[in-house]
Amino acid sequence: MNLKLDKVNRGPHLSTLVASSISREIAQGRLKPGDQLPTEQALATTFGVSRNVVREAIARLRSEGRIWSQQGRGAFVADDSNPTVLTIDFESLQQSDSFRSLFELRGILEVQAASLAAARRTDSDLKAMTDALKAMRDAPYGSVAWLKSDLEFHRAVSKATRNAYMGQFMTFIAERIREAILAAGNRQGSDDMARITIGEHESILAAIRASDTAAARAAMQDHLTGAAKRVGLDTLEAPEGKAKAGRKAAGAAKR
Amino acid sequence: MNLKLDKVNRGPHLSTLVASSISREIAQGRLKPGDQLPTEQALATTFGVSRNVVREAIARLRSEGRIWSQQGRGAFVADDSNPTVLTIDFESLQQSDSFRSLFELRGILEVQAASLAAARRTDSDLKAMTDALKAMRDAPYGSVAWLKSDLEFHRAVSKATRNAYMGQFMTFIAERIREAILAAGNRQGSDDMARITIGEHESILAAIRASDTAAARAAMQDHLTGAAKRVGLDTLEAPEGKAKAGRKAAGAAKR
DNA sequence: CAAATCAGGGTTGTATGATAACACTACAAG
DNA sequence: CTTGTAGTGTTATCATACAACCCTGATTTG
Repeated sequence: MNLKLDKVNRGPHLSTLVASSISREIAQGRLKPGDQLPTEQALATTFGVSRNVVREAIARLRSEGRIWSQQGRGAFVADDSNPTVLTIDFESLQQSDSFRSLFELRGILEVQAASLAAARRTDSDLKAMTDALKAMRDAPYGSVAWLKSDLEFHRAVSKATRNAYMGQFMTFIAERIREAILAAGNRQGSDDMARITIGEHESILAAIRASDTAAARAAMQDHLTGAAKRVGLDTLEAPEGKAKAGRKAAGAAKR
Repeated sequence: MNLKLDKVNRGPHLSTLVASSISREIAQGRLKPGDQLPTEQALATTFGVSRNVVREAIARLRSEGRIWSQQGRGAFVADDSNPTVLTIDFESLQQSDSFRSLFELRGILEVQAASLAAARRTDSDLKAMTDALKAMRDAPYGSVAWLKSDLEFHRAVSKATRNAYMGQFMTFIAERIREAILAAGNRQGSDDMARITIGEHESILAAIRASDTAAARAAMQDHLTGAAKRVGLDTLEAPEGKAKAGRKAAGAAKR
């Protein structure tokens, strides 16, 4: 039986509902930056909950930087220029423009990460990548194990950059992209695709092992271009120029 | 009992202190994924606050995806593999390693953004950059107006990339960096610095206006290298190679 | 004996009321 | 006009109580 669990588990907490309700008011412009929110008491009665619940919702919105509050004055909608957390709305990712943008951003980070990884990788980094690639070979294309190994490989690359935030950002973006792809539901694949994908990963690994930054950059660029095509983003333009120089080197490093 | 208040009183709310305290426990590994947190009552007594405050802190951490809780069972540290929001801890940014990493990440994005902006900018983008640069010239170095204009310029560049997430990520990172710099408190500057900084911005603008992607990349790289030096990060290594090729072109586009 | 049922304690979720700290306004005193 | 002060409204915090739920173990039932 095909279980279709609700993508967004509507929070069983009242505070979550209140928070997203207020959040929606802000997003849709009914509450503009600088506006004062109703008092906690008023919100409690209009939502039909206790003031305590309202406070938890407010605390959450405050931590997200959407509002700020001061004792004795009230709560106000914050300027949207300085969010303290970064979120990516799931719904807006359904639009292909947004998806393409996020994919492009991922590419920028991954390509540069590959280059840095080639320059800074240690032997244990190489081992992690090799292991992930091996696991990927043994798993059927598109399976859970396959996706896990794929993610593991890219995580190993980001780890080799010796930049903690690089990994944090890349996995965050990759996760959002993966969710969007799963939601779209085009998950059919062939053995050809598996072979090609593995080959691309091998090129990346070879370049990183050879400490060839240009080749690593090119190989990763190739991989992402291929991945974009496989996902249906055929019009994604490559960040100009860089791949050309390194393509030959990538081929050489491959074996 | 031993609630050590930090020198910078971040967030006058008790719930904020409790939240970051728990957050630190998780970050430093004393609470591992899957572990159960103490009960709300226990946390309340150990922190010396009411259970209400603890609940607001928990609500916040839950919204950040750091923990999850179930009625009747307890609260548990979440698996950090799939965060739903991206946060950057203020305290950990005080360590120079983390700061350097974040600065490097910013550089990767900004350099590529400059290149994309050069390829995709419209006339109104150029106008926005010009206006920001003009405002920067009129403001004293290091003043609030100056910082605002600086941010405005970079925001205009990111906007010219036609990639919504690019701007979102860049301003997010830039804000965190700005906060860390302000907290460090080295805010002395000379007229020389103002002149140099403005000159760097002019180079970027000229390259983008000329639609010269390589020059834009190089100019932005120069700017970031300079900014790193001004902030005390002299050992920041440039992402290899790219700046060399474009430097000449940047000089040519400058005037 | 095995399985279902039920009782009890423990934990989170929500409600309610009260008090303290703070901001703003208006008005009186000098 | 300036200053002090009382008053009102709001947020911040505390304290307590109850409801909903999970888990465990004993009890009952087949």
